[in-house]
Amino acid sequence: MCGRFTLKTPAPMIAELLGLEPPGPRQLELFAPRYNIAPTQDVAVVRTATGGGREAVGMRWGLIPSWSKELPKSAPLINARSESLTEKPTFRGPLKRTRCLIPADGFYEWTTEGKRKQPHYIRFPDGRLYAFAGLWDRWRGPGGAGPVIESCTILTTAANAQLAPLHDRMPVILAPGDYDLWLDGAVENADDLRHLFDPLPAGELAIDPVDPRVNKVANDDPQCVTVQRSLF
DNA sequence: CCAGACGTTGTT
DNA sequence: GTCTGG
DNA sequence: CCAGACGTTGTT
DNA sequence: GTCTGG
Repeated sequence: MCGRFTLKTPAPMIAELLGLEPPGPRQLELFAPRYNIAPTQDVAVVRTATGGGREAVGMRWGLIPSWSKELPKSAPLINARSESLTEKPTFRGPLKRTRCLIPADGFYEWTTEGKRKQPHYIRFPDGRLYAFAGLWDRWRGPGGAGPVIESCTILTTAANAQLAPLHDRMPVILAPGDYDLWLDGAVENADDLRHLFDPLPAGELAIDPVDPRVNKVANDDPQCVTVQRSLF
């Protein structure tokens, strides 16, 4: 669930909606329009900066636990089940200390129709920006040597009635009023955060089939989100 | 105590 | 690092 | 998440 | 079928 998403909102608007400084050159690159963000790629992440305030940084999508000896060969941890975070050694630390916002304005889900993988694009009807609840971690190369890689994961929750036909999970979409709480490093008690994981109420999102060109990661352009019109 | 795992998704 | 299994 | 590769030996 | 790359 939630294995591809978009971030095509203009950079100045992203900065404004997420409470960041007006974007400099670095942020303009980080927030360059994206129509097909895929696992293992760099994604824009908003976190609490050292010394307070919010900052946006690029991170690999697919969390690598800080204690990993090698780069994991198994499927990347692109999602984390919000219900069980406190039971998982991999996520328990990050839930306490390294939470983040992952800005997005739409995501994709697939249905399999025979051999055909049909993508569906899911967003608010007005296409507005929002933020997934995310966790991140920092990994220091093999044996603590090598390069430092910061990586992140997107939380999931039970799908609401609207998304259930597509999948049984959906990403945790935070309300803007909850951004401060989610990023507050002083909050370490999971019980104070659990209510943020409630699924978005059904009916708020729009779901439409799009061209399967999005299936291919190399295709990263506005055609990915062009709604397929019925032929009838 | 030490050793070994540590994850999600979808598919079978 | 932290949890589970033995 | 989906797409695409998946291998060795010997010879040039 | 399974793994890697994006």
